[in-house]
Amino acid sequence: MNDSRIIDVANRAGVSVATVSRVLNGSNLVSGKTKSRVMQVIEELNYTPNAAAKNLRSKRSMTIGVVVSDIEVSYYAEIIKGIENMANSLHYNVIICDAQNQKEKEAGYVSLLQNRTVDGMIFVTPFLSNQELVALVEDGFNVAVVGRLIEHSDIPCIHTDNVKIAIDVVSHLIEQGHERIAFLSGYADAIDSYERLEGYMKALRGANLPFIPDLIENGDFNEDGGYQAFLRLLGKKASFTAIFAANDEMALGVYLACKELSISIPEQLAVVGVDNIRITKYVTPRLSTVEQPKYTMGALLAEKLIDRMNEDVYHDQRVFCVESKLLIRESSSFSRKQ
Amino acid sequence: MNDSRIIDVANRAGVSVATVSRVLNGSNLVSGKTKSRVMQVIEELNYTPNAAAKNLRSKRSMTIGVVVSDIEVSYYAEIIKGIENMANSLHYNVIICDAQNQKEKEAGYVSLLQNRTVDGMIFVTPFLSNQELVALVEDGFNVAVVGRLIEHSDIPCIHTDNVKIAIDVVSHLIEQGHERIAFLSGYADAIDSYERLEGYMKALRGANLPFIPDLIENGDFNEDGGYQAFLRLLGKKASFTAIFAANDEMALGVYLACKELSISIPEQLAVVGVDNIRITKYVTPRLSTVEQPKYTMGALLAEKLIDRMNEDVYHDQRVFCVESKLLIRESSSFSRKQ
DNA sequence: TATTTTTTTGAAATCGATATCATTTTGTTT
DNA sequence: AAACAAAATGATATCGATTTCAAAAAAATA
Repeated sequence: MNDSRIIDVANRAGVSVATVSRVLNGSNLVSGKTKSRVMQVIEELNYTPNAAAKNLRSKRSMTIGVVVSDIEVSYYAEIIKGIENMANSLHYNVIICDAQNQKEKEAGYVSLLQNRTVDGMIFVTPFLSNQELVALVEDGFNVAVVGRLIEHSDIPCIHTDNVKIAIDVVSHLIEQGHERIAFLSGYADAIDSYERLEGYMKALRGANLPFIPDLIENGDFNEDGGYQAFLRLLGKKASFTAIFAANDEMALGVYLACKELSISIPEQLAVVGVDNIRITKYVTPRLSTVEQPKYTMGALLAEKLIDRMNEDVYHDQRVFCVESKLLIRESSSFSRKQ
Repeated sequence: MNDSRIIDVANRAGVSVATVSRVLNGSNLVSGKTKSRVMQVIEELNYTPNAAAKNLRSKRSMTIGVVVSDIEVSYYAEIIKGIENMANSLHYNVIICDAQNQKEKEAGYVSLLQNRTVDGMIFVTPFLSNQELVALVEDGFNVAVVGRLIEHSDIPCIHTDNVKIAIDVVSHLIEQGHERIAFLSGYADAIDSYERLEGYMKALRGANLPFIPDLIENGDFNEDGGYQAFLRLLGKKASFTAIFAANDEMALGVYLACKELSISIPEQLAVVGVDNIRITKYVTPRLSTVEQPKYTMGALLAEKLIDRMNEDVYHDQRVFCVESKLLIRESSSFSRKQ
């Protein structure tokens, strides 16, 4: 264990703790001679400063906490890597908290982070409501959010242009000759859901196609939810030849149902998802989807958050919107035009 | 921000900080009356103790650090969930450090954890050598390791019976009528690799089949490494009808190469992997693999580590070996017997 | 009621760092 | 060499909790 303290270093080097502290923190008001002697002693004793003491006194931990709803989802894992690498390069450490899809667990982590005196928090989760986030800010915490836009607040947010995503997907399907396109949405109240719905409707309107409410069904962003929602959609008997799933997981649920019902993709049904999770390249047929710059989103947001933490005044941009890219693969490349 | 301190609570409640501390820590030498008054004030001020101060004084953080080589690998994610839930239920928090497959990054996290005064560390990574782990222990840290066995040490370890895994897989292939079975190993020096090689050889011997050194090739546990190693294997011209990959990622590499070379699985080549990662169920044909009780491994190890941290003397079991289960799916269910 | 025991409480030291302010040392200028 | 400025160092308060030890209050006993 590291049982040497700053005072041990000071004694051994024949200086005061203040001087050692200066050396430790790279102050320039210490002579080169003293500095090298202290550093040598630090080396000899294999001394490392006690973080608790340091945090207590300096009131900062050079750590940011990341709360993620489920690390097992590779989509999130990628974002976290972006956050982590950017934070590290700015000399910050990252603590990852996995809420495991449980709201209570998430709440527990939030209070853990509050107590742990992390200098900032990034939320990559749909559970915490906007109000709760704003409350955290009002409580004095540095908060940032990826994946959604918090209106009427000062919270740095990074999100994708969901309307454009939906327009891209639906336009592509229309181009392939589809006229009745179902939309498998996520949670009805998730911003992703209704923004994509908006894009979906826009694209239909743009192509002079009717909007059929029966072709909309809500899921929960998970595979099983997609499966169930798809079955409900089929139950409605409003026929459709293509389906736009709000994310890849739900699209996988559609795949599963199609397999069981012997519906062939893409001949009988074209499917497009969103997120470009790894599995999409391994399923047959490969799933058309939308690539989001996940890593970049994480990195950019981390940078902005840390910037803000270190400036007293900032007039910087708060909301960031990144571009996504439609990846056309086999699941949607059967043209119905002749 | 939580700016109220213990002394604020004390003043407002008209007691000393010692008393508040007692209430906070559930000491039973405080009267019921005082206790409820203090608790009410805590509530009113929305007070939470400062973790840095607490850690500094009590020299424990009720936190364990988990170093994982790559959170994006769902295999690890599952283990972490096990660790986390067990730790939480024992009132410990978990800090996840993602080494992103970089040894230096891992080293950085190790020193971070050392300073952060986590009470214990769990390593889910192949990078840190046994020596380095032992050094950590000698330095006074509570360390535990998942996925390998550290000999001549007191480190709690949890691992699977790799020999049995290999025997199960190879015996299954032999039963299907295969006589020339290639083994796509991982890093040559990884314990998983040579234990599985041992099982592979044992199974062959048991069936009176010859051991052909040319049928062994090493990869790196990743998809691309599996792809490359498989190509090298093909280059050797020692023919084989089945392949046992040291993990699923490498088996996916084999799938990729087979697709490019129009080798059909399982008719021309049977493939079996290990780990049962999610993708195995989505590829065509579904990949036969070996399920490891990942969640249980994480949970059990966390429990043992925390037990040890809290006991001065322990004569408890140190090494845990969990059972794995072969999952036969389509990639290996084409029988060559007639 | 006086005395002893038990229960509650508080004062103050402590954990190990940082940061302020005073002081000493060194270097410059006249 | 004297006077002053600048650079380097140290003594000490401080962060906010826990913990020890002593003191006070309450309860039990004589």
